[in-house]
Amino acid sequence: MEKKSRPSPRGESTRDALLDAATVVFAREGFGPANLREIAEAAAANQALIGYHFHSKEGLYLAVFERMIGQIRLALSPVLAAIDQALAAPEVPCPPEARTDRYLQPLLDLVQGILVHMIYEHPAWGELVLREQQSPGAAYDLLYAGVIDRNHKALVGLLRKLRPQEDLEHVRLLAAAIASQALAIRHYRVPMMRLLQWDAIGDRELDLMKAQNRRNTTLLALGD
Amino acid sequence: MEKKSRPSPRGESTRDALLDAATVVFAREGFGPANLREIAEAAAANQALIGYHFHSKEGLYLAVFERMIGQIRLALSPVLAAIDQALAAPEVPCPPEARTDRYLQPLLDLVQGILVHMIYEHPAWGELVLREQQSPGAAYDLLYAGVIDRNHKALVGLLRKLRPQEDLEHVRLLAAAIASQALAIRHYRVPMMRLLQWDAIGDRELDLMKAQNRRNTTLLALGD
DNA sequence: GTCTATAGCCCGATAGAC
DNA sequence: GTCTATCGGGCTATAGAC
Repeated sequence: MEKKSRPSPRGESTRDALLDAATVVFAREGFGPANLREIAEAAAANQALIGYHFHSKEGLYLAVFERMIGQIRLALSPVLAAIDQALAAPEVPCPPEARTDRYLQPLLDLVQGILVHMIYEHPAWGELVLREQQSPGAAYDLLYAGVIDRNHKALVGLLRKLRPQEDLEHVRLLAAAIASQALAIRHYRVPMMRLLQWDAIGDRELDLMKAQNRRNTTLLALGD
Repeated sequence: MEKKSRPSPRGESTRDALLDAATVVFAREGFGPANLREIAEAAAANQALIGYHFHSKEGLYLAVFERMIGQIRLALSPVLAAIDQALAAPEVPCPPEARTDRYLQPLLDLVQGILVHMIYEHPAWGELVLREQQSPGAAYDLLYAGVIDRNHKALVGLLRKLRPQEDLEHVRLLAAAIASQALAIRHYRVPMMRLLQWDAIGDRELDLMKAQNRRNTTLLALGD
């Protein structure tokens, strides 16, 4: 995406350190309140280097999203490829149970992949995405074109196979409900932790949420 | 909650105008980026009056939440009272269908009441709540104690009746899923509108979302 | 209660030496 | 590429007249 004329190792590592620090600070504070001095300090770099590498605060913010989008695409690419393959396979007439096996499992893999990888293993990514979703700017266009659109299309494709009689608008509505449910683990994290009296989300809690999400997704996808 | 020694009508209306303007601006920009000059201008009031009435930017922010919480409580109070009544009624042994009628309908009323009143009719409230949920501060404690806790308890109470065999933790997880689904109409609004190629959310779109939410909530509440 | 005016601070951007 | 130093703008908070 960038890779100009082979930058020196020193500059590359400073650049990465700044991106790492900016990811955390932008995720925690949001774009406006985030402080470039704090980001530079967290990266053990000089504040003026942000201007050198990214031109401006907004340039840094966009670079954070560009890198994140590349990493998310990489992480989701196997499960999206499996879905494309399942959808491209010739239409064999088959009983409903076989259809369910064939299309429900990839859907669950995708949803749980988003849930675990993006939301649990990289909490900062979830924060960035949610904030940008709430007040979309230029970064959101990159995000939508780079990952959300692909995920939506995969979800809709699978759901059309699972509910062939339903019209497209209702299938899309259902896809949105299922996607938003996978993100709920992050956007409803705070009230959920209070309700459940959880102090932290560890392995036990993650397993409970995964099981709940699996049940809910299955119900939503197959229910009449 | 306040109502000191009967303030003059002039001060009261300025105060309200500032609160109205602040609600909109804080909702749109978030706390940090919100600008007191802009709020004062939108309220057709002098900027120094914010200091006089609310002491500081944070004082204004908290006052916005206090007022909003009072209004939400008022709006939800009939449906919460109906739920309390249903839950307090003596346990008559009855067939599962009767049980469902009795407890599912109030649950749907609550969820749809939140969805329509809070999220659709008062979009600014939804924004404020979502932002505060993402990075909770003092305002979130007020919000949780004033409205979210009550709603959670009502949801959990109804779901325990609907699934008496389930243990408390799973019921709470389910309550969180149902609540987060009602909020999805706002937190997933942007990607959903892109997926559905909607330009705006009018009556037709609201009806579709209400029907979808009704179906999803029923499935989640009753599904095995 | 309302207004004007401004103090005082923080922040992003950048000039210029190395 | 990296650093120091600083400029200039925008912000909240407030002093003080009415």
